Amino acid sequence: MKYSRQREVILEEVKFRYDHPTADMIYHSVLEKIPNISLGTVYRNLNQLVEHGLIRKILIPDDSDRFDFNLKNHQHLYCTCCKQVFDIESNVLKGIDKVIEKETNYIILSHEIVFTGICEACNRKKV
Amino acid sequence: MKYSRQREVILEEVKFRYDHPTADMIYHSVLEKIPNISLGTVYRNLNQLVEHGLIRKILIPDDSDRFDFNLKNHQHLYCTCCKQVFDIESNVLKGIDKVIEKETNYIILSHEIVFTGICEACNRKKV
DNA sequence: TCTAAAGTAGTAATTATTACTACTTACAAT
DNA sequence: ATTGTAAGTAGTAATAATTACTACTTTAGA
Repeated sequence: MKYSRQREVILEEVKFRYDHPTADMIYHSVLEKIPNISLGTVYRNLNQLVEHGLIRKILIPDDSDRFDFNLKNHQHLYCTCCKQVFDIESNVLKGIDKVIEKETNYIILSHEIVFTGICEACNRKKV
Repeated sequence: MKYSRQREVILEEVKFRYDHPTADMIYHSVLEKIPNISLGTVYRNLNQLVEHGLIRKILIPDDSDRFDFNLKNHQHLYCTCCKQVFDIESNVLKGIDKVIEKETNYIILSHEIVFTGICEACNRKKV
């Protein structure tokens, strides 16, 4: 990848956010630093960064994709109440790709897991 | 849910297919039985069937959603080569929602997991 | 410097999905 | 059986998310 300021700013933006932003959220943040950046540029670079393994894409049921800089083994919870994505720290799924590979005849490259439920804050509010 | 022939045919279609079809694939199949069915009707009914727990929706990275009649505990593999979705029979993830619930402060309602990799057939072809 | 490939802004197009509207059907109570 | 009404439908329009296109610009190596 050749250097570009746009990509650098996009990566920094994903890096310093912990709210698992959507492409559009990143676009609006980056607009403050590069006022004429194009939405297409944001999408292209986010996908490029995912392809190069610098960030992760998270699929959300019935909602747009999110991006995450944290590459460490962890999972996500999508709260159906506040629509936020939270990190889940668990070792339960460690090495699951290898396990599945041994159990099946498929080559496993990666996996995507998203739990759907209610976060702590929303849970307290409702009670 | 009130009876409708459209919904019945849509459900039957998902039931007797094992290829995890997209909404559009179901639409085209159902068109043969109900030539004037509307794509919107297919989408509405598929989502309704998901909400009522009669079928499952599967999220695929960078591809459209699929539908599955098999409600039994199983996972999916998305082959990046032939773009097909395969079933994975494994007990590794059995009861994972409860485990995560105990480890965190979240209420887990469900989870979505899709493995990405190469299926048996594609793997053999490439070698 | 010069050059070629990679990258960009701006816009148009595409894809998947949902919303809207007037008409139709299912079904429960008369 | 008839009827009221809520749910469902076709057809169309609209929306949202994402990708493609084009002419211009930047990066980085020769």
